[in-house]
Amino acid sequence: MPRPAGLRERKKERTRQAISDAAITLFLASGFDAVSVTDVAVAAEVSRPTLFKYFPTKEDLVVHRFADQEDEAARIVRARAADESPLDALERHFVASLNASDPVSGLSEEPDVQALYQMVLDTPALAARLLAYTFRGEEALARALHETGAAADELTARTVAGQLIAVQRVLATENTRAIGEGRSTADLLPEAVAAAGRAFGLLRRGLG
Amino acid sequence: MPRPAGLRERKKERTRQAISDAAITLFLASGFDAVSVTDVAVAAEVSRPTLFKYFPTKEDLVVHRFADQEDEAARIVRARAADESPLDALERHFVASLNASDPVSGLSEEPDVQALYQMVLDTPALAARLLAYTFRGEEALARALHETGAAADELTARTVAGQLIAVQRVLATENTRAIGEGRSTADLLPEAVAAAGRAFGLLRRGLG
DNA sequence: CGCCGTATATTGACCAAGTTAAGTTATTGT
DNA sequence: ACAATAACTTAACTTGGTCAATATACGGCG
Repeated sequence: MPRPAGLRERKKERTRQAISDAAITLFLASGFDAVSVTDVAVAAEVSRPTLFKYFPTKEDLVVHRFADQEDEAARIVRARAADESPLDALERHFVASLNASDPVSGLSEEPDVQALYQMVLDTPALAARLLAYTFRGEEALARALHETGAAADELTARTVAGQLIAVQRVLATENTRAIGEGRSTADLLPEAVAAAGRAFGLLRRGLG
Repeated sequence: MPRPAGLRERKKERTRQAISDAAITLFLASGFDAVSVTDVAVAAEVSRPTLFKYFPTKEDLVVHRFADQEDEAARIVRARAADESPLDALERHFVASLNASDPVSGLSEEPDVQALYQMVLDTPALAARLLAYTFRGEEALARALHETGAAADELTARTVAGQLIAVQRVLATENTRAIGEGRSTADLLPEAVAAAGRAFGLLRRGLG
């Protein structure tokens, strides 16, 4: 992509950032439900309709930060080496993001990120949106499994995708929960890695 | 529970039913988004606040019909014979509901039920609510697995529950999709049963 | 440089989902 | 029969989200 930049583009980007920042700040300070989008618009020095042009719903003010996580699993599977199974690739990647304290893994250093995740989990509307995101991620993974020939038919692809995403979601949620109880990431890391090993092992060997 | 019935209780039940019926009828006729709750209240001959006392959100007017599905998996696991694994119990129950054309399985005879499911799947707000329901069902199943001693620790319980619910959800969704394409239940039953066998087999033997 | 077409922002009005308060009617238990 | 209580209605309010009309500022071009 070339970047002639363009003043207009830069302004749009700055406006978008200003809205997002104002929103996150206010939400973290007072809670998602206690802040109206009008409050956010005022704080960002933008009119309400403009705000809604950048973020179609109030929830998007928060969850747009998770947008790239949506097709992460699908990308990993498509980018894997020819001799690696999807399960192995996803496990490797999950453990790697654990070690890197990537927010997706539920572990994260920055307190703001932790607080944000915490808020998402305690706010039903946000949790629902996140769930919808993971669901779309599941569909993307199913397509990736099918198109890379890792799953014979579509139904198998969807089944496997459902299981893989479920396991990752459970692991990440568990980590976020533990962080929310005050555990430090350094403290948590070893057992999180062990838990991931057990969970992926279960997936590999089956429940029988 | 004794039931002296009570006129008040009966009236409440009738009112609730009237609201629900009016809602479903209008929604099926014109679509969920095209009908306002005011329309529903008028049709049910009830005031708006009363309607909201019975059904806290517009979506509940539809999804309350799926309320009992929420803890179905957990109930099956708790009620299973001592020598039966949760996986076996759930597979048996799923195949049974397939044969019975139970709506939960995605197969269903009555065109109204089919149309309702179809509407839920095509309406984002409703699909999101249904997803939230299945998620709560997953948590209930995790508790059941843990409390009946079928899973060593909580994390394993959650992981297994996630996989089990994911598979059932994929199978049911697939059936609903096929029904939506005009297939008859009788026509679909054999392959639905076969698909369930494959999916549960995958769960049993693992992805490795 | 100055002008014009076009993005983008603003204002103000509007609709629909929920909520709340105050007052009314109907059921229940005594 | 009567008081306590549960449910219903009316009317007004808040908030999320949309729309149409108008204003402003960027970008290309002569």
